[in-house]
Amino acid sequence: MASKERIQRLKDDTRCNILEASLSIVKEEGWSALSMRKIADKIEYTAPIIYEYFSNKDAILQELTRVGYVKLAKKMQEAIVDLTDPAEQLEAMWLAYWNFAFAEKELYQVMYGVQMNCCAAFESGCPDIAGPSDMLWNKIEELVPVEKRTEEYIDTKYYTFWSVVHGLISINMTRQLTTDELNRQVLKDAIGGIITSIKN
Amino acid sequence: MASKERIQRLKDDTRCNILEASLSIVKEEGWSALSMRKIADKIEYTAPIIYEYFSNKDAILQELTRVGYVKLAKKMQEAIVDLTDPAEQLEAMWLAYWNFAFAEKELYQVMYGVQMNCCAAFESGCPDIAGPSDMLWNKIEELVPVEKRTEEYIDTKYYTFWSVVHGLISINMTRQLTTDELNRQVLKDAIGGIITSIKN
DNA sequence: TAACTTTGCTTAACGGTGTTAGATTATTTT
DNA sequence: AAAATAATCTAACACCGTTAAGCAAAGTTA
Repeated sequence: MASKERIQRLKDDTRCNILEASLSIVKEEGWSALSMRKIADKIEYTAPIIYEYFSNKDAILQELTRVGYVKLAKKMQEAIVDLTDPAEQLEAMWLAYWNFAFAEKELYQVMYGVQMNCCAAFESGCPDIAGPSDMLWNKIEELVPVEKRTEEYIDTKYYTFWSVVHGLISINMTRQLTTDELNRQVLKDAIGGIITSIKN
Repeated sequence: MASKERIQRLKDDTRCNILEASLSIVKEEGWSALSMRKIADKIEYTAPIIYEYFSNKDAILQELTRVGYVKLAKKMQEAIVDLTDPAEQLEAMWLAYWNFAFAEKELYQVMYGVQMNCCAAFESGCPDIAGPSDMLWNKIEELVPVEKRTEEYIDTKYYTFWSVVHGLISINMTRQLTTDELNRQVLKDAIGGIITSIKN
């Protein structure tokens, strides 16, 4: 009777091993290197075994995203346990979110679809790539009052802009649960806010 | 003599065809469906021919990235041509950036590494995934004055937060050209700004 | 015009991928 | 010990990116 449970526990174990092996491969060699055969190697089985625990490779990724969200929620809960002021709590939660993204970089990547496909394009120093960012940077510079016009200050504003816009775009691309009006509202609000903060 | 040029023009033509075929495949079936053989099929050649125009598959992606940046720069320039106020120009540029991202969704994806790997995870309705966002949403609700506490308003603030933080994270993950201090600065600035904007 | 060289393109192959079916081995049950 | 079940592996399929070898048409030279 109890042997059934032992066997079930063993099965759960290898299921867990598959996930751990996957994550360790990704941490060592990146998402593109993750293959069923490599996972099998790491858990000392052959590839078809994995299909008794996950219906396909995508199911492994899905489970890793789920695990990621559970971990993130835990981190956020821990972050606010010693705080009472809601404003402080909210800031602490976002900071926990931020820290999680870099502490569990690989999980964040699969959770939110952030990957660096061809970063070679940036290392190659192609001038066209700098075009748009230069345009924006220069226009921000123009707006900043002369007495504040340091490179560091403009950088900060530039990245704040970019973060808001790119963040909103990528959120819209990976999920599609927001309405167009809401997007316009957020975009207009955020951009307007930053612009007025620049001018004063 | 002139035939040399005609032949060169033909070569340039198929190079262009390769890029167009690639983009059309991606638009029809997504980035994961893009293969050398499929490109070859579309331009009515066999796969090895492509290697006479691009050293490998990655080089095609790189070139598409470059083309994307050129198109984006053009759109941004067009957007400001009728405006004189720098603040209006800056807003128009970001709006052009925003519009480009959705008009040329596939280009934006390869330019900035935004992909939806396993959006199936969200369709599956797994409750764990809603955890962190619920926590944040509720905390924001708590902060919003009672008279403003509508679902729409909280949504807007929630997405504004998320955009800033996620945007900054993904920018940091795909490139690594910002310093830690700058990041902290932008993050603190942005979050602090939104929080104060909520409380009043 | 005949032989040689270059060009354009294809076929075939290598090692890799996710995935499935069938055979084989080990374990449990009768 | 024999039969049934479970666990695991081998082999294969169809695809992937990429490269080498070969063929056939075109251009060049003698």
